[in-house]
Amino acid sequence: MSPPSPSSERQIQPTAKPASPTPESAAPFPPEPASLTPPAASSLSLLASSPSPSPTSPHPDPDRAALHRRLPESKLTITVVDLNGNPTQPPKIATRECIGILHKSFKEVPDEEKELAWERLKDKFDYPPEAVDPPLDLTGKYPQITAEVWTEFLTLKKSSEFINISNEHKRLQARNVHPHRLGTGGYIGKADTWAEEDEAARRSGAPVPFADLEEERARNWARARAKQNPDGTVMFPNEADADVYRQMQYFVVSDQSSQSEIESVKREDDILTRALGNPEHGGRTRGIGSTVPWNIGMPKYLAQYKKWKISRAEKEARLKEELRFQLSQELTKEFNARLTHEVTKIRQELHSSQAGTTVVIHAGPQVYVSPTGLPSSCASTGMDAQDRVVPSAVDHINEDTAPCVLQVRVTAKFSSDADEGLVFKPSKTIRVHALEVEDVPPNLPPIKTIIWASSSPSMMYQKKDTKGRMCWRESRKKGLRVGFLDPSLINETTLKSNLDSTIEYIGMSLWAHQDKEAIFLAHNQQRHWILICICPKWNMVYYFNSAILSIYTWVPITEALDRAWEPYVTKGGKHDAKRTGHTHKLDFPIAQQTGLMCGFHVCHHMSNLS
DNA sequence: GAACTCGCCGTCTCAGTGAC
DNA sequence: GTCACTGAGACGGCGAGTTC
Repeated sequence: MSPPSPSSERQIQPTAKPASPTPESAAPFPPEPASLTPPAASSLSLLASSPSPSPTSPHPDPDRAALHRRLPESKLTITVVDLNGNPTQPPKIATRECIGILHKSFKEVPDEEKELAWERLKDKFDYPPEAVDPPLDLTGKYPQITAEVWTEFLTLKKSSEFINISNEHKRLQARNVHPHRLGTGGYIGKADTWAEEDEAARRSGAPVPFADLEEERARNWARARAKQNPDGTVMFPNEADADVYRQMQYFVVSDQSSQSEIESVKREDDILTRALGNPEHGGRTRGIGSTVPWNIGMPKYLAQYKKWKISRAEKEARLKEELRFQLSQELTKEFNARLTHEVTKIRQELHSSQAGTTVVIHAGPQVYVSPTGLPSSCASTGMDAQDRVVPSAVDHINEDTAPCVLQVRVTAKFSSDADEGLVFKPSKTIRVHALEVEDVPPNLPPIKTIIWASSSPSMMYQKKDTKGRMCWRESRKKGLRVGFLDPSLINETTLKSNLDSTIEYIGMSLWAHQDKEAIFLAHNQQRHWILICICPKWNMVYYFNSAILSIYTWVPITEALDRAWEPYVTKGGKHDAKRTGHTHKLDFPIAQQTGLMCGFHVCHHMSNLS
């Protein structure tokens, strides 16, 4: 600790000691090439003194010459320090041999390596006590501090009591894993800047940062910790902050979907509070300002400012919510019973009307799966001949086909038909191909091998499901030259556990759909859905990834497509013969996903492209 | 006396600033 | 442009003060 001094340097009484060579003098570090720029020297740990400039130094500039001096073999004594307490006599040298040469800057040097370097330097130099804690010069920047006060201050700061308190606060501070990036202005100081950025984004049509968070303080909190990329997108350098943001997105969606008519009056129900997981600090409002009390920072909960005043209102609200939940449970139970009864009745009628055909549909989880595990719904071509305006994929299938049904599990105990069609490579076993439309408990018999991500909405869920299926049917009936790959046969799981069959399936599907303008694959990896669009005649594969954050790689599916492509071309499949191989376009430039809506974006892209 | 608010403490981080 | 320094706010826990 060295207070400022107006003098440029201070003379230290020499305390000469005989040189005492140490084992470190024969340092194991290799000599550094003279042409390399040394790492930035920003502290005493890199700068030290030597008795005199080397007479053989090639540099007329003493500072530059210093950079080429080696760590002294004998112990030296500091006699003069500058106003910052750094030694100036003997002249400084750079002990680069203490730090590895591979670091681009001193900031990158690990603390352990710095500590080792400092220990080595301390063995080589003597620092008189006054150089470490020099006396205060009163005529400097802080004339109001007397020497006596300064000495007492140092004593206080070095006391065991203060050190204990300091360590305790360090421990507390370590619990804060969400450091902000606000600077000296805080949230209040950033308000105008963020408002201007929002306005500029709206004018330019660019996505407004964190527009999916309507709550001001939740949005501010996220914004204070995000970093803007050169392309205008935002990212969280701290993964813990990203987790909180995702949690808030989830709360926004779940709160909306709960369709609660009674808005909570509990301050603890705020999405930022819930996402952070720790209680609010009295007298301040996170995301608004550390000096802004709750009654101002959270006006939504103003009625709870003096909590005892609304205790009755809160009790009533809680009671209403409880009654509403119980009523909802009873209605749901009654509705499910009636629905099951009606569905069973309809299916029995359907079953009797289809008696004698080759297809038998089972209600409930009892579902047959294609025994080959190979092509399914993508190869199904059930449209009527008069509807066909372009050649169909089935034209490329020279083998026998058989009817099949694409079945979708709607709830845990109820499956429904999504579509009917034909499948090639028939067997005597009845084929029913299936998709899940919602998260499936792990103990249910699987319709197919696909496992939906728990944090990601299913690709074909409710309205999205309708859209996706309409897209599929429409493209087939109108001949929009779009083919599909079955996501239940190509996914993260099959690429790991059944790679050869998956590649074989891709190859067969490429062949079957080679006349198409595009072949769609809704692909799931790392709990995230993207649309992969294969254009055989252009040798191109486009990856429509809606995620704003670039945290995904698509190596497994990319490699599988590569392996399937070569035999497809060898076999004579349609492609651009002028180009070798095919290209993966991974840099989808219009990533606009907010929340957990990747499934929606996949369907949206399908709809637009088809 | 219980429930709650507010201010203090020290640490941490980083935007802003000025020197080079 | 880089670097070091400065200063301000955010933050967690605690305890004094306030309100009911």
